[in-house]
Amino acid sequence: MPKMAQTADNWETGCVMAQMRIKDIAAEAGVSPATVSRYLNNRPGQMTEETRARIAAVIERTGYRPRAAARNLRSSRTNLIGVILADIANPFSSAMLEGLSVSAAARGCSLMTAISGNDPAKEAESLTRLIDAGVDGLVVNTCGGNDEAIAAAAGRLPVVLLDRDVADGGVDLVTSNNRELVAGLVDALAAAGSERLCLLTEASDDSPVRRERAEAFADELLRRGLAGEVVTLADGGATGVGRLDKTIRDYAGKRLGLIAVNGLVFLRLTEALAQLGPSLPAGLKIATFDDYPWNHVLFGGVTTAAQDTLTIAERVVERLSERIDVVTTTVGEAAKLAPKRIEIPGHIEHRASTSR
Amino acid sequence: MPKMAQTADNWETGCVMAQMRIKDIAAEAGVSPATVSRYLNNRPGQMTEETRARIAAVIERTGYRPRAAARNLRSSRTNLIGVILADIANPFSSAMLEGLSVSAAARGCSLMTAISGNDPAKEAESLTRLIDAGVDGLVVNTCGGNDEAIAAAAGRLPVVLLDRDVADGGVDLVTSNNRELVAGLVDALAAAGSERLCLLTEASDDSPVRRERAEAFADELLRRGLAGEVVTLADGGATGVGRLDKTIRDYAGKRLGLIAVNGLVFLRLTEALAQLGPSLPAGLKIATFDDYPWNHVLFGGVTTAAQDTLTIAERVVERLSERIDVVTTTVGEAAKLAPKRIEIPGHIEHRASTSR
DNA sequence: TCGGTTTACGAAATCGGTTTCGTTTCGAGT
DNA sequence: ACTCGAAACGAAACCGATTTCGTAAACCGA
Repeated sequence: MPKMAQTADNWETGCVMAQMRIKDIAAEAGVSPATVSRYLNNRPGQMTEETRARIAAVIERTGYRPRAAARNLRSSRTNLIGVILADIANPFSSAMLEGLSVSAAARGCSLMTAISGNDPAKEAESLTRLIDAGVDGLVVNTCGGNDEAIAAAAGRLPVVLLDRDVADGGVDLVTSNNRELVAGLVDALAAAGSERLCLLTEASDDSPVRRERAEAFADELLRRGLAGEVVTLADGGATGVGRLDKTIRDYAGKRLGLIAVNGLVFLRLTEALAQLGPSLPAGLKIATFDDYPWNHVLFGGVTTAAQDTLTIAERVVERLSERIDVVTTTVGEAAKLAPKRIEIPGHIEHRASTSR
Repeated sequence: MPKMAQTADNWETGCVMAQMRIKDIAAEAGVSPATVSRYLNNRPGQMTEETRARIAAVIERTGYRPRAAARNLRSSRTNLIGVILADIANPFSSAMLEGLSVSAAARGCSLMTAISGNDPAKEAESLTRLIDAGVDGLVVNTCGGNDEAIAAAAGRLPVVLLDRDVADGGVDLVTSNNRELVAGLVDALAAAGSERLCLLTEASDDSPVRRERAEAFADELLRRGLAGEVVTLADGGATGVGRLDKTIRDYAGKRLGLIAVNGLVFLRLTEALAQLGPSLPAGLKIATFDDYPWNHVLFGGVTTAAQDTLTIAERVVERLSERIDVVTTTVGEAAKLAPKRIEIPGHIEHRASTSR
């Protein structure tokens, strides 16, 4: 005989069905709450197939859902992954968010997101906010300036860095193989006949990623004996564009190849070039990082170093899960995982902008 | 004299400082846990300025942070807002996420995000996942196909729809003033001399937003006595583009004006036009919805109906907070808020593509 | 058939806050 | 001085699950 839940509002009129508690389910199934809990978490201590079926039936019929807060309190696990993104306007970030969302869901976790907007203060605030909320682990795409705080956080709970490293390196990092991607773009430009290469960067962007790409670019030029330089655009439209015009004019006559260090720089480059004419100046070849939708369209297609965002996301979540499992399994003294740097190979999309 | 927390690991060697509990703080401050709790939530039942200071000092010194799970369990509030986005690749969504993040943070809430990727099944799954996680309220940018489930959810907890409505309308909605934006774009094209207007849509997109814009477009043509039609592109590149070419050829000689119903359609339009030549066919004018970064660049700037994403986000969170407050304050029987439809005015960015 | 080991399950403690309710203290009014 | 109401605070119940520990039943080989 079905027993009413203690909290059921069952006046004859108000048929607001009860929020069931685990003990209500247990009572209806004729077992103890402990057994229902075991069922819910399908624990090693098995139960009779018959008991299992009876519990399943009751849960099915009542539509019972365990309250997460109670579960979290006792088990001190939330199945929540905190994500801090520096700049969600960047399509890399949105792609990453989608990837993380999928990978996390596959492991039964949800995402708590915070967006720093490239503001270190907000990033720091997000850090404590998410930790206070009790996330099991943290994915951080840092904007810089919080290296100590992040390292400290990594000491208290699992943290995996996304794309951007922190100074002292004691934290897991998943990133693209930037050096090889740079080489790939240089390849493409060289093959298209460029004699002189420029890597376009932005003054405001001092991220480790930019630095890594710039270094790789310089190394690559050296290795091949090519001429070229890193051109840093000033911030905010006009000045920067002026600087770019000058660069292009300086090299007029030479076969120039340009690499935009990221998608935003590429847009500014496009703007600048638009002032020179609707199509590319003769002999000018272009390539860029970050595979944005407009890359297919501008200049009839821009050769692009595309990052494998889905795989990056998957590996981030995988690594984070490893750490979370370790934390919840071991006593936490000896079993520290050594920090790990994971590089996910991207690939070059060859398009019209580097055809001969 | 400071008293050790019960859970402190204080062997002489392992100086892992304790996770403090509220009772530890209470003990150190010489008050009861209840008082500390009152302090933490600055409750109406005031306390002596002196007590307050003593508690504050202890908390400050120990760096105590209350465990969210425990708080959630007892108070059955989580300060979490669930967000379901249909398509994060859409810059409208990312802008919205940032706005929501800011507005929520201003109210002390964090965001739990789920991404449906325009898949109704995943949307439904996200719905239950977020509700099970105990969010206080839900922001849904639905991809359609779950109208009943969403309405049901809205019956159980506060829900505000973002940009896209559900069928039976009993749920709060915040959206842009699409009709006026359509009128604005038609204005711009007409002023640029277009005699014949097309609204370009996609077959796969059957969202209420598309329908609203299409209806407004038809109405607007009627009202002004302009000729034109809604052109639905087939899905997947080639066919759709062919259809578009045909449209353009059909109208050759007439002064044609095109409106892309959203940013993705605009990109496909751009692709198609690129096959015709690097610059716009003579007399062809273009306008689009959604203010994406590339809009500044393509065709030297495309006239755009820009939505006020920040305000939309702010109003969504505001409305959701109202509902959450009502739920937690009242007994929940009589005090139902009537569903509300909130329109946030966007504006038209006039750019080169509709100059004469 | 009998000791010994699993296996299935229940009773009760527990997680760490919040909330209710009651008691004491304090100050104002007469 | 005495009463009364409000303010300040403490004791203990409580939120709803998980987890530990203990026990009875089932199984099993000798």
